[in-house]
Amino acid sequence: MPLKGSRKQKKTVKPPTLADVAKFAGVSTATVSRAISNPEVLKGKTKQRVQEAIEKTGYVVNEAARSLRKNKAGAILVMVPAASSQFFSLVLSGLESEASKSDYNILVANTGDDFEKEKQLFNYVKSKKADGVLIFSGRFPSLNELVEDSFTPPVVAVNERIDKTDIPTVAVDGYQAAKIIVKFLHGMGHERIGHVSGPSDRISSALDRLNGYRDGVNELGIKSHWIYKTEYNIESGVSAAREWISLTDRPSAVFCSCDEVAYGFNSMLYRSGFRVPKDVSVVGFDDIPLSEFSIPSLTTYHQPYKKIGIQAVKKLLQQIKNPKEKLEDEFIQGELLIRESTKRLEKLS
Amino acid sequence: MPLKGSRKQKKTVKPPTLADVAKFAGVSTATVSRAISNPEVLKGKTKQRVQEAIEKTGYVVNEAARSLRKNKAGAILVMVPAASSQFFSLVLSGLESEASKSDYNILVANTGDDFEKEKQLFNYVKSKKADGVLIFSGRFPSLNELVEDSFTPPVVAVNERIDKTDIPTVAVDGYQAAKIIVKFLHGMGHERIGHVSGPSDRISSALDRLNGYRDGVNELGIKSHWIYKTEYNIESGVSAAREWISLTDRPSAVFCSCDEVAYGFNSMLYRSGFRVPKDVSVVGFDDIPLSEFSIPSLTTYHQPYKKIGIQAVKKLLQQIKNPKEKLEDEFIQGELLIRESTKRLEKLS
DNA sequence: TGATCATATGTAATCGATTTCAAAAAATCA
DNA sequence: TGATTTTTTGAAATCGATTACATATGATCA
Repeated sequence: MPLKGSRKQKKTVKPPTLADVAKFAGVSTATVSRAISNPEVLKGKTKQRVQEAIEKTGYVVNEAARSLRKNKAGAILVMVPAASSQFFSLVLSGLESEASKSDYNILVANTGDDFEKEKQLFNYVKSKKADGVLIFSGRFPSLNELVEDSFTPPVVAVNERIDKTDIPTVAVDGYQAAKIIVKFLHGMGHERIGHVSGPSDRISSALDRLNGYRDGVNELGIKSHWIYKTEYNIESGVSAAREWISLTDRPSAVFCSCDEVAYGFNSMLYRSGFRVPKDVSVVGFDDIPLSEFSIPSLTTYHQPYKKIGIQAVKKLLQQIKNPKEKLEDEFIQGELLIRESTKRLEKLS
Repeated sequence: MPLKGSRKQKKTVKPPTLADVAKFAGVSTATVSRAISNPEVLKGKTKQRVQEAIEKTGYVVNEAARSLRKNKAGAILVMVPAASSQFFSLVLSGLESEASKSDYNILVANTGDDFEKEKQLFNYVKSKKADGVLIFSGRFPSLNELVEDSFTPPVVAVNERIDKTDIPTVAVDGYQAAKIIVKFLHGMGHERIGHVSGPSDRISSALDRLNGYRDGVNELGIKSHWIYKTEYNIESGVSAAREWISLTDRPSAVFCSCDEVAYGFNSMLYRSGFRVPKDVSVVGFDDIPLSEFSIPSLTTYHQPYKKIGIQAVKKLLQQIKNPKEKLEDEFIQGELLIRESTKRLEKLS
């Protein structure tokens, strides 16, 4: 690393260009360009000179120019819906680390759950701001419509399926997970199992978990006891708890569609004098970091968020590299983590 | 909006360029360019024709070309440290909404708390990937060094101060907030007040809160009782609790440097048989959404994260527009929210 | 050593939008 | 109406890196 003082600063205000470096080194711009993108092709002498010139001039490539010439943005657009639970930011760190390995940047844009905005964001690829898109929202049917349009950029859906399209998904299998949860609760002696569902009419993950719950209880020969359909957020858990309290025949166990909902649920119950898991067992979904430490700690289905992020980026980059290839969905293995918010139901209590 | 079927799709695979639109409309590229950036200057007839040509061809501007020509990236880089607490993602949504109003994108990059990486990320501005940088890490002294370098892009620090530089900060005043917290606890009858501090040797916000705590207790004439220095995360709260438990002369109130720490602290205490606030009052900092709903709900100092994000972007855009201007720090008003995790200390219990 | 081939380097076109400058058209005024 | 000013429009240069193609240099072999 050169000493700062020794750096010969150009007098011009404008930063040095390839041409400046070339002149400095006494070579052509082509040579400098090659020196940067293919350092190994250069012979000792020239390589040395160019390397030195780059350092002396403090040259940094102009990505706009490169992007224009190579017809490649070097960025991935991440479309985030309005209701960004903590889960998104957890996946994000996986995304970023994986993308940066391949010199891709992460561009974040809120869709605000607005279809027009989503559509508009697809233009980011057309306009060369991004080479591909990661969608965190499984909203349907609107997204299907989107794909009917003539132009379809490389897209991977994260956590959500987008049916009737070729868009591959990277996600935990929520259907199977829900079944596992139901079976676990049943195994703990619970016969009356309720479900606080997400917006299953719009979001695929919510629908999957709901279906898994339904089929799960059916397979066990017990019937679906209580279903409360709502959103993926804390307040929804609170209102679910209000309804639970008002029931005459309350379920002894409740599967909440995400951890946030479970926290709202537990909170309202607690403040109304009920105790988890004494009065009701509660299961969440996601395993946000706090869930291990909450009071009571939350039994929940762990989604390996980092891994989801990594695999999503890998798949997207693969699709960017080879747009023709049809990629398969990828299910990431999750895990039910049993903690304090669930307990065995004593018979004849 | 034109019907999809009616859209005359070019046979060429390549997307239409300005020149294509110009040819289609029978005008020059200059006219089309103006039609896009300055729609009002066009006369009725021409405007109509160009507008139509744009729609018919499905033209979308190539941002790489525009960026190159205008010497402007249209993006803001957000540098996030490794330990990304939930607080970051909360601020992010404010950032994004404000930036998109001015047609700026948000580029997210993890620094991994690595100084070399941070330095390298400054090159994003040199390389025209971004027009300015938001720093979420107040690490010092390394960042001071950074600025000594010849090239300093527009930068705004969020939540943190970067001393001895001209980098303006947008943050809640942690020093005053800590004092307010200490005074509140004292007003509740607590004389033995402890503090679980963040990494005050590296992070300015942690140092501010620590200093506020120290000065706060001094001004009240009680002495600093217990200081446990650690990181901004849940695990740190857990280990702080272990130490608290081991103390012979335990503080009756503890001010934790962030909500996550408070949760780790409360969790470990709970699992060791202690009860909050019966055995100890706990205060957090940040007010993440869960804090209102946790058990017990957390008394904490609310940081208006959305507003912080908005103001940070405003300030950065101002600096991008006018790099010479020296901007002042901006303190955002926070608020102590009193909830269940604190209680009045009964005298002579 | 000279012929042949491989490698290194240079020249110049190219990516697509913006913008300066000049020319043409329209509007204004005497 | 003709002269002058104002507004529209177009031609062409420009931003900076990459790369196809051409040329120069060096290596290899008979």
